[in-house]
Amino acid sequence: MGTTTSSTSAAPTATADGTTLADVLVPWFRAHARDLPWRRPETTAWGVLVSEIMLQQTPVARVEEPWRAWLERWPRPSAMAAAPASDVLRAWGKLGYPRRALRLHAAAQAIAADHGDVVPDDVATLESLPGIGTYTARAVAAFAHGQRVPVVDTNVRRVVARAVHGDAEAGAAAARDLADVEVLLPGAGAGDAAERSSTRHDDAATMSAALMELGATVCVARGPRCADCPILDRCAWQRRGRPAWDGPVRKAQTWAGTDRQVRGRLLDVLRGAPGPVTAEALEAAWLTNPAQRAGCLDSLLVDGLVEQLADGRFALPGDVG
DNA sequence: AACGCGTGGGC
DNA sequence: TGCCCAAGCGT
Repeated sequence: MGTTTSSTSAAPTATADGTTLADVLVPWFRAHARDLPWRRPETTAWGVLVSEIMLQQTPVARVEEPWRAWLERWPRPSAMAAAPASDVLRAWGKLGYPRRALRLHAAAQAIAADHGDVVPDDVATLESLPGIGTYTARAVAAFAHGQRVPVVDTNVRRVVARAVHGDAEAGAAAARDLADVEVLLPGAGAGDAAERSSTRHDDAATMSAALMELGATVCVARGPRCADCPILDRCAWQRRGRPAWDGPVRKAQTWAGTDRQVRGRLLDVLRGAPGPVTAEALEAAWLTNPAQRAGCLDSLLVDGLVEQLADGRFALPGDVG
């Protein structure tokens, strides 16, 4: 990250006194971390996985309640695997990006069928499951299984861009990001800094959680609260006088009138109905542009989010009404 | 590698 | 208000 504008300084894994970033952030996390339900010790690996999927592009505040209901209803992968997709999509509700729910359903079926109903603990196997990519695989490996793997999300990339590279923003994700974070994890190996460090291999997952927490609550995208930052005195961005971002500007998300909005409307009708609905009911959901509505309905069919019955009506997949 | 994919809250 | 953003993934 920060390949075009970053300073040349090496990652400040240790300062002159031998303390590492982890030595500061791990205790900070233990004192300041939000009490999120999926972080409680009794949470299963399945619970962690469900939380990570729900949290993809969806704020914490909107995930808490659906997550509780989900785990109560489907406490194990096999329980969810046995449910029809229509139930899964209704339980997903308005979390957004409902393809995530479908992929989680498929992942649960694979875990139940091929992995003894046990959430895998190695990154490669996790990444082979639907909807689990670079970030989620490592988050589950670290947070559910305690593995020492770098967990890099948008928060971590921003924290590293600022504290390590001295840039205001992270820029586009890059393969390099994982290595950038790996060197920050405690338990790397022998050496003076490692010898003197108070954190160890077992703290690696906590360090990843701490980097994420710092990015989510202090080192936020807009209006970072630097006065509350535990690593302010080690922050390269601060040291450089907090220069403005001079990299490429991210394109704004469009929304009004997009296919995304139309698909959302159509799905909302299906979710709200007890069973299959007529074509007319779906037409009423988007009168502005019939051709667009038809195209979106078709794309929902292709995605497997909707199916058409023999009588011509439409339904959530597996929904018998 | 850039793009499309839902939804709603904060400023 | 309108715009920006939110624990990404698959193509």
